[in-house]
Amino acid sequence: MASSDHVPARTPARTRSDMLLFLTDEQLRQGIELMFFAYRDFTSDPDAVLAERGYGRAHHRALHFIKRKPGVTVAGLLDVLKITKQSLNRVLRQLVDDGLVRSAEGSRDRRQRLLSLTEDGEALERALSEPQRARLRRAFSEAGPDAVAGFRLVLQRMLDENGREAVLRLVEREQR
Amino acid sequence: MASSDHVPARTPARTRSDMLLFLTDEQLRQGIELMFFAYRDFTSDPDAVLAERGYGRAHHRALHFIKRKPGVTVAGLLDVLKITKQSLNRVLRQLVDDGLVRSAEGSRDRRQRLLSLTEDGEALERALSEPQRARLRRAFSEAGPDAVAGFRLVLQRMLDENGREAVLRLVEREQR
DNA sequence: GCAGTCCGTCAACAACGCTGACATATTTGC
DNA sequence: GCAAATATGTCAGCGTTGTTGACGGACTGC
Repeated sequence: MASSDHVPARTPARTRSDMLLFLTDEQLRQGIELMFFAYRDFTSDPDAVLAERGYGRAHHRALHFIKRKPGVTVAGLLDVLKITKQSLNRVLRQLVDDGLVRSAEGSRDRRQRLLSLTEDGEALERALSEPQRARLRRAFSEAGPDAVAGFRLVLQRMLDENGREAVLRLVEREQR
Repeated sequence: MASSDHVPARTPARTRSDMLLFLTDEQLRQGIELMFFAYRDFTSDPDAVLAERGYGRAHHRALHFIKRKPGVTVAGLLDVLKITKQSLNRVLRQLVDDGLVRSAEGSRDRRQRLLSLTEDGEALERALSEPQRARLRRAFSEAGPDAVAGFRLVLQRMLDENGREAVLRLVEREQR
């Protein structure tokens, strides 16, 4: 009796089951593992560059989003990264001290620090993102445009429902 | 001279450029950011469960791959996780002490520890993976089978070239 | 018997999250 | 003008999880 739940007799078994084969626990497990392995390799290139300078992933993220939106404030970065200001500040202080990030007084609100990359900062950001872009470019190119569209769609639907709008706005628009 | 490499003149410019639009730096940046945001949300569910017990992601990974292949040895886990034995051992010791992982003497080679989950371990593994599976199931379902195929293809092509074969064998085959 | 392998462990360190508390400057609301 | 709210910085401490280096015991293979 339990085995026939939700399987209407009139629906051809083949159609119904074929359509949902990609939702089996086995397929989900494969997706979970692929996310783990792909993300690990995806971050390995910048990690290697960062390690040479004694930096970590947090530095990369800060550099990325400062480059992305020069003049961003600390609060703006906190919104995007969703970490504590203490964690972010530790990283920012290093980057400013090391001359990779410039910190200007806000014009409208002088409490704010408007962050931007120095030339050295731009250089490191490029060194970090270049291999990552190369990896993704190759993957995209080998997989083809349709696969890339699917890749993006699935990642979008994996985002938290609250915050998805904001993330998609950030990712897709809000060009510098 | 360099700019015309691999661009046969007889190919209509429109076709060629349209086909490569998905490889622009802008598209790559979006892909990079989507990976960051999606992975962050993807891991947030298990992270919350883990935090309640004082565990971290490393514990989740160990539980996952032990469940996946009961009887796996420490060396086998190290191969998959690509971390140091010291890091893994710290986590394994806790899991064994807490009664989540069983450690049996190897029959063929008695130096080996054959790892498997206890009932409690199975329960925690389910509690960890269930919300993650639910998230992926919803994303897959909303995106549809073709998108899922693209998602998987791109992730596969993002893997390091050396090791890709092994990872794909692990992910797609080698059922328990 | 001996080299090599598998595993466990001690010690130390770094990156990077976290909480909590507190200081300071600035802006905003009334 | 003054109080409250805001933006930021900073100190101190903690936990997870990665790292290197070193060492020892148990076992296997030849």
